[in-house]
Amino acid sequence: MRSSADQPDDRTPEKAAFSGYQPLKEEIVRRQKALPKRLFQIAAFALDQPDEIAFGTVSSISKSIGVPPSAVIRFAQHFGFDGFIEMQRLFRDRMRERSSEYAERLQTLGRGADPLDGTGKTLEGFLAAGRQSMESALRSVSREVFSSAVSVLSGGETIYLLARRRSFPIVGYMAYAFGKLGLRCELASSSMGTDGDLLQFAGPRDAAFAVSFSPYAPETVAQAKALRERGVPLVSLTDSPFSPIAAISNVWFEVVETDYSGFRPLSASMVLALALSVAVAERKQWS
Amino acid sequence: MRSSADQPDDRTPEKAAFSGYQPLKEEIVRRQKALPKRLFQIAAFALDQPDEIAFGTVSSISKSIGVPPSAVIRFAQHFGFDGFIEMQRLFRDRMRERSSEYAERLQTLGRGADPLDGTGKTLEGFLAAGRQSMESALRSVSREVFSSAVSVLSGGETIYLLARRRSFPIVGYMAYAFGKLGLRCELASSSMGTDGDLLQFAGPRDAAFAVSFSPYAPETVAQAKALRERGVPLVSLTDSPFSPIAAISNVWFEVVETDYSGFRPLSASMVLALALSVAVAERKQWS
DNA sequence: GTGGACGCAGAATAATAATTTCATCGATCT
DNA sequence: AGATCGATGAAATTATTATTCTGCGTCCAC
Repeated sequence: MRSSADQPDDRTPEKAAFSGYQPLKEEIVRRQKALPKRLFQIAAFALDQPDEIAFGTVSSISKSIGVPPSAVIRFAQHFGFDGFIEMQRLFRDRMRERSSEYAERLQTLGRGADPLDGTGKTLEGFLAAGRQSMESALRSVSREVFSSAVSVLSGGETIYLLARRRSFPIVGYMAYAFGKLGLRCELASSSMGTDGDLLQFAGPRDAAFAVSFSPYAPETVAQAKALRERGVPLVSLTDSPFSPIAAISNVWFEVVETDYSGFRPLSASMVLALALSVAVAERKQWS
Repeated sequence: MRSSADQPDDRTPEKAAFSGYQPLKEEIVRRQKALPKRLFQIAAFALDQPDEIAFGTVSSISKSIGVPPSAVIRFAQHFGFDGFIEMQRLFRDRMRERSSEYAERLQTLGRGADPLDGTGKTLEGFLAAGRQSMESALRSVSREVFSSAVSVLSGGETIYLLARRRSFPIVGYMAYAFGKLGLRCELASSSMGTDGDLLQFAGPRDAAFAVSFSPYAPETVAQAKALRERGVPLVSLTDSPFSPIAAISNVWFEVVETDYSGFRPLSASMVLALALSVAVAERKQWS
C-alpha cells in the first residue's frame, strides 16, 4: 500500500504558511479524514466556531473542546504554523475582513440593490428580497387567520397538497415535513395523470392545502374546485385576494413575495408552509 | 451549598461597569474634554480603531498610540473597569455582535420559550429563523465562492440537479427557474429508477449541482461521486465542510439554516439557489 | 514662592499564556 | 505475540502580558 519513500510531501509543505483563512479552511477540509481523533475534534471546532479561535486563548479553547492544551498547539503545528498564535492571526484577520465586508453588504441590502450589476450583487439582491418578503409576511399574516388555517387542516385525516410549477417545491417540502411529523398527506401534484384517482378518496373528513401564484395554474384551480365540491375543507396560499383559489377557500393566506429581477424567491411562502405544517402537527397531537 | 467564606471583594457596586460597548462609547465622548492628555490620546484611539483594542495586547496598543503601557491600564481603570482585560471584553463582544446582529432579535422572540405554546408564536418563530438564516447566508457566502460557482455552472451545456428528500424542493424550484430562463437542466432526482440512465449522458462539458444536508442522503452522494468520476464539474450546497458532498465538489457553499423547534426552513438555501440560477443565466447570456 | 495634588514614565512584579518535553498508551504491521 | 511508530496528556519550562509601585515632574492655590 504505502511505502515510506513514496510520498515525501510530509516535509515539504510545513514551512509554507497560509495566505488567509479560506485556504486554511480548505486544507483542513481536505485533510479531515486523515486527522487523528483529537485533531479532528479541534478541526471541527475551528470550522464551526472560528470566532472562539480568534478571541480565545489556548487553554480557554482547549477547555471548550475538551482536549488538552497541547493538542491545540499540535493542531496548529500540524498545519504548518509555527505555533498557535501564528494560526490565530489568520482567524483574527478573518474577523476583521468579515466585519467590514458584512457592514458593506448590509448597506447594499438596506438600499435594495439594482439588478444588473454583477454576480455578487445578484446574491445580495435576492437575499434582500427574501428578507423583505419575510418581513412583509410577518405583517400581512394575522394570527387569527393562521390559527384558523391550523384548525381546518388539523381537522383533516389526510391532507391533500395541491400545487404546480413554481409552487410545487412548497408542497414538496410540506410533504416531507408531514412525513417526518407522522401525518398522513397526499401530494396531488405528480406529473403523472393519476391525480384524479387520488382525489376520489378525499371527503369532508379530510382537508386540502393549495398553493398558487399568478399566473394561476389551471390544474390546481380545477383540483381545488373538485375537492370543494366533494366537501373537503380548503386552505390556500396565494398572492392576491382576487385569485380564483382564494374565492373558494375556507381560509386563505395572502403572501406577497418581493420581486427581484423578475423572479420571486419563495422564502416567505416556504417558511409559512413549514410553520403551518408544524403547527398542525402540534394541534393534532394535543387533541 | 457554598460554605466557603466567599470573597468579600465580590461586591462590585461602586465600580459601575458598562453593559455594552455603546454606553462606554457615549461615556468616553462625554468626558472627552475633561481627560488628561495621555488618556485623551487613548480615548481618541479607542473610538477610532476599536478593532485594535479588541485584538491587541496592552503593549501593542500602547505602542500604536505612543504612550506607555501603564497609561492604557489607567485609562481602563479611569472608566471604572477593574483592569484592561475587563474593558477589552466589551470591545470583543462588540465584534461578535456585529457578526450576528439578528441573534439577539431572535432571542427576543422567545428562544427559550417552548414553541409549543401557541400557533402565533410558531409562525413568528419560523419567520425569525428564516430571517436569521438569510443573515447568516449573507455572512457565510463570499462573493468569490458565489462567482466561481456561477462560472462552473454556466460552463455546462446541461446542468444536472441532484437532491433528495428535504433538499428536493430546492432543486425543484431551480428546475423551474432554469426552464423559465431557457437553460437546459435535468432533475436527476426522480423517484423512479431512471436516474442512472439519465446520468449516463453527462460528461465534462456539462455541470452538476448537488444539495444535501445532514443526514446526507446516500443516493445524492452516490450520484455526485458518479458524476465526478465522469469528469463533470460539481457545485454543491450543504451545511458543513465535513459533508461528503463538499469533499468532492469543485465549489461548495456552506449554508447553516437556523433551526426552530427541530425544523429548518430552507429559506436561505432557496434564495441562494434562485440567485445562482439567475446569475448563471446572466453569465451565459453574456458569453 | 511654596505646598500639595495629580498625572506620568519606567522599572518591578505577579499572573497568565504558549510551547516543549517526556512517559505512556494504542494501533499496525511483521 | 512483539516491535515500532505515532498519538496522547500531564507537567515542566519559557515567553509574554497585565498590573502595581515608586519616584519624579508639573500645575495650580494660597
